[in-house]
Amino acid sequence: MPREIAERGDAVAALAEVFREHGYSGSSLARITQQTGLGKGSLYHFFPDGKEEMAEAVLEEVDRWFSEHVFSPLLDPVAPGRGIERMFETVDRYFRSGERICLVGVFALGDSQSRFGARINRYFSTWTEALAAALKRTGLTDEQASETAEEVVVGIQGALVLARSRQDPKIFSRALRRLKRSIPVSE
Amino acid sequence: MPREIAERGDAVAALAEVFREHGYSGSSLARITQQTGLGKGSLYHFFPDGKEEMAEAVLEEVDRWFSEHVFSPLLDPVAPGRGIERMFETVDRYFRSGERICLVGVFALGDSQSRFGARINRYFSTWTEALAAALKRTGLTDEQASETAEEVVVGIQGALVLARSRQDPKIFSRALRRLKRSIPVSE
DNA sequence: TTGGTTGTGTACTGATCAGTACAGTATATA
DNA sequence: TATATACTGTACTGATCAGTACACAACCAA
Repeated sequence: MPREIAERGDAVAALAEVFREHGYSGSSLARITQQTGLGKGSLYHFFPDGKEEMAEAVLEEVDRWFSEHVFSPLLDPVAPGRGIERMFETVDRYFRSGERICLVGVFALGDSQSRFGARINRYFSTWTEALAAALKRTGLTDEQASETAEEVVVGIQGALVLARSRQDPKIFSRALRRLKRSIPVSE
Repeated sequence: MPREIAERGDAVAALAEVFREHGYSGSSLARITQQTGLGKGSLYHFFPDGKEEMAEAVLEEVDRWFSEHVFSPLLDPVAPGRGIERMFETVDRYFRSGERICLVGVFALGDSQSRFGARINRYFSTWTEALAAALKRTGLTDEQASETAEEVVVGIQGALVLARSRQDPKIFSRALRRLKRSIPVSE
């Protein structure tokens, strides 16, 4: 029983990398089995509904991870400034300083947008709203907070697109630096 | 003979919308024929090398369009400020105020990145460099100009990702407004 | 060791994939 | 009207697609 859980988790992590690299429709089952090392038997055992369930599981895991490591610190009522700082650090590490792209972004621009639209929407709105809440608690007005939060999330996504496009992770690092600077210092 | 050119041009325009909506691997030939109204016979007549040539033609057309309508005005030596202004107007119109996404961005995040990497890279570097050159001529230092240009292109791409993800074009309009404000006014 | 559950490899299915072949139609010039 | 070229519909190919069936292996508890 514990074995199942552990291995399904490993499968999800491996699947995430496949979908991240090739998108949803670019990830054929042949490619998935090859890149994850899992045979069809195992994959359909863990995900009886097939590819769509695999993608759902991956998105769910991304959601879960960001909730725990990014959104929760932002919603910490005592230290909003510290939560924002940690968000930048965590995001930088998660995207490997620009060498990795955002799986949710990949799904958003691909044809999978129609399939997973609700989840994609929720991911970005949760992020933006959590950041806006933190900013508001540092003393910004509602409008300033929402506007700045949107600017930051937009900037991160755009930087990932350009870093990938130009094969230059430094674009991401520079963007993070600019975005940090654009936030009124407090605490 | 004039007919050929006109119809191939129409084909490219129609193809662009298919690739934009569904990405490269999400655009099956069945979907392409259906959405463009062109049969396989016509498609392979215009694009003998198939789908890859269709995508190349579309990317080429995007390049050509941006060169003419965006990069050229930026490189106009007499009125850099006016060129930047026009860039924002043109970009806003081109992306239908956030209702449309960037085809090059779609290809950059999808599995087509490996296939069309060179062209994708060139598109974004040309844009960024043209904008940086214009900014420099408004009086910014080299570094300020490059940094600001990168910020703007990153912001536009990120805004398109988020507008699409959250199905809210206003995200794009707000981003454009912020980016315009971030540019030192001159002229 | 036995029995049940969990996990896996393999061989298959029908559908869809990109691409080809080619006969046939439209068109434009002469 | 004749004819060459541009264009298009259709029927086909073999490869690959997602998904299924199922026998078998690994494991764990009794």
